[in-house]
Amino acid sequence: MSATPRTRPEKSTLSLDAIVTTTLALVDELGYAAVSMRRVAQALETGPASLYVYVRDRHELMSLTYDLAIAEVVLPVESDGDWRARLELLVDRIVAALGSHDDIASIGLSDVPTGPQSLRVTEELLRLLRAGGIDDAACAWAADLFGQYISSSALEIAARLRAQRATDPTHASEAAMSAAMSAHLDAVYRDLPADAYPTIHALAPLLTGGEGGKRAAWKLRVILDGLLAQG
Amino acid sequence: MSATPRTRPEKSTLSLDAIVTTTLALVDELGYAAVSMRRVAQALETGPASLYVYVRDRHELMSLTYDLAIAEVVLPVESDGDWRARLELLVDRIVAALGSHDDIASIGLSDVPTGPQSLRVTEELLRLLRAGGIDDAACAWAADLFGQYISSSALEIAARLRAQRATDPTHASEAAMSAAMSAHLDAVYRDLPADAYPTIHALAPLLTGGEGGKRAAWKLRVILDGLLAQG
DNA sequence: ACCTGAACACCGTTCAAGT
DNA sequence: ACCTGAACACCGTTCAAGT
Repeated sequence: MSATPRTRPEKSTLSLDAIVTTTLALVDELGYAAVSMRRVAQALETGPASLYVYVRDRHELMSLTYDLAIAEVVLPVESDGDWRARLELLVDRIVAALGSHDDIASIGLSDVPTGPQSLRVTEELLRLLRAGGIDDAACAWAADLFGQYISSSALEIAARLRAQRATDPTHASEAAMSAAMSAHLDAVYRDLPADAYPTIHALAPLLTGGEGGKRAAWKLRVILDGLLAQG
Repeated sequence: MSATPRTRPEKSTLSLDAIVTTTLALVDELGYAAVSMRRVAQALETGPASLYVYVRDRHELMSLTYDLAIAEVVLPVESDGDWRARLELLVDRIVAALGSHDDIASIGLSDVPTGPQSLRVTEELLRLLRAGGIDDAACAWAADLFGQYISSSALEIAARLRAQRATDPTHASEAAMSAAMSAHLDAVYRDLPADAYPTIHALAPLLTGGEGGKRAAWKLRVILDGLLAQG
């Protein structure tokens, strides 16, 4: 009977790394909105006040967690194709990485992310645009536009995954969920008075239809084609 | 001395309209995140539980408030120009309306807005795209893309206005605030190791520069040019 | 220096009870 | 039907006090 024996891994001293890693895991498990300072502290077997030694507030913790999510993004390589193919791949990967961690992407809409991982992917994004012969001013503004596209697309994906988990926790086919989701929206559009909303009514099936991947690829093509149409 | 005299306008019976109008006013005054069910109730001189007679939860209240914000959007008329000029004007007006009510635009990123005012502007957006000869499938996907652009742009504007109010509550020039804002970001980019981030370093002044209006017009032109490049 | 118990000032939502 | 007091189960953040 020496000092109180414990089953947990020797109380693992607190660190910023441990806090941020735990936060990302909790975001995945509980969702962004449900991750409180108190829950993070609980998961680390400490009190909420202890977190404030490492982090100014919840927003700063989430900004750090955002950067950790971005760390998952593998930069495209030369064999992935020309600058444009690689740029599309890079954007898709950032969207996928953020979208898989619930609403962590919301950080990117209120902040300009400046963590090391965000800078890494931004550097590559700008490098590829420049390699494509886009002029410097356009590169800068395009990065802004891609940032908006990335954040909003990631949130869209996160919302879809959340709805999927809510209606079907056993991970059924994506088609099943897509159907449940657009069924409601389709009903809204179909029940609309056709004389007041003729265009929505006419396009109703197209508004809710379209597999996610093709839609996303189309949108990215629109932005890139538009970019090349400037200057 | 009859029944307790009151200075307030005879206790104004509760209604969904009054609740939503009050909520939008509070969003403007306190900011989206600070508007709680309790504060709305307080402003209406009732208890928070009373709100739940009219509204399922906070999210539903905010969705209704979002639609009220959209009500401010005046549709462009024939004299505003051709379909493209009118579309650009419409998008600008939606962004401006949402952006002037703090983060109410965040509703548009998690929901597909289906309130009557949202449907009104969506109908016009789709009608203009169709008038431009865009094919039906592209119209539907373009509406989605414009929706992302609108919501994220509005949040960007709201964040800028918030920062402006925080640093300068006396409504000084926009230039002053813009300087304060980009000063910090500029510093971040300039202090970056030029060998690790050569492109960011090279483009630093362009990344933070550029007046808001020109930047926004450029982004919208990119999307529209890209749209016309399809099919 | 690092950590934390306890407190402060809040939340959204529910529900039994009232009119 | 409409309203609400009171409660439940939470929040983020601070700070004096401890090691």
